[in-house]
Amino acid sequence: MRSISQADISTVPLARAFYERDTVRVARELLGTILVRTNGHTVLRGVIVETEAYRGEGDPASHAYRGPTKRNAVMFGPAGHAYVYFTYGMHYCLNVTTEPTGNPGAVLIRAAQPTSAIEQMKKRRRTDQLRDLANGPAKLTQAFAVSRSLNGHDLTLGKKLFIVKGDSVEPLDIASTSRIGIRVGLEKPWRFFIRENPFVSKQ
DNA sequence: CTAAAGATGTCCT
DNA sequence: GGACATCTTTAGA
Repeated sequence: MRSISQADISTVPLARAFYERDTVRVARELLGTILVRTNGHTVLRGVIVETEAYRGEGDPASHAYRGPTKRNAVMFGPAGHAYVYFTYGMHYCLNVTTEPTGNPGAVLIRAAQPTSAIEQMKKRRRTDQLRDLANGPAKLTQAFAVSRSLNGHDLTLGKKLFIVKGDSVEPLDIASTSRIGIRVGLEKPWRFFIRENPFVSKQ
């Protein structure tokens, strides 16, 4: 994959209209975009290389499958917000909400290729292995300093946490498989990743 | 109220 | 390939 230079990076957050569409389509189109997290003076960045789509009705793997609850409320709200949930007693996972208000949907950000503030990410992750910084949903939130406080955060404001357009010239080689770590809904090929990219959680 | 599972990661064999 | 850490949420009694 082509490396990305500072000058190429947009600072304009993706608009609400980008998120307010079919969840599976948004999941696919988020590949190659850049996740940005401003944390004090630090700006952490990475190219999104792996995502998963979660719908509501008809998707038994989704938190929204059985209707709204306190935890999944953000999934039912407006598109373009962060849905951050805590799981396994120790991990956070980051999603972005999709679909119009009232219609649940979210895209899990599973992996990113770090491009900025790599030293800070290594510190946060307690490893020197570049590949291990964000090649999994909980590793990614640790590297990007994402936790509960960002649940419901509006990603279109360009503050704290947002996503900007990528600068890839070549078309991406996108693969899809079953989603990972679920027991139902395995028949839906809603995991998307950039083929051959070494920062994907699993090929 | 109680219990079981969970959109995971790490370390071990 | 498997155990285990660790605790919130949800479903069911």
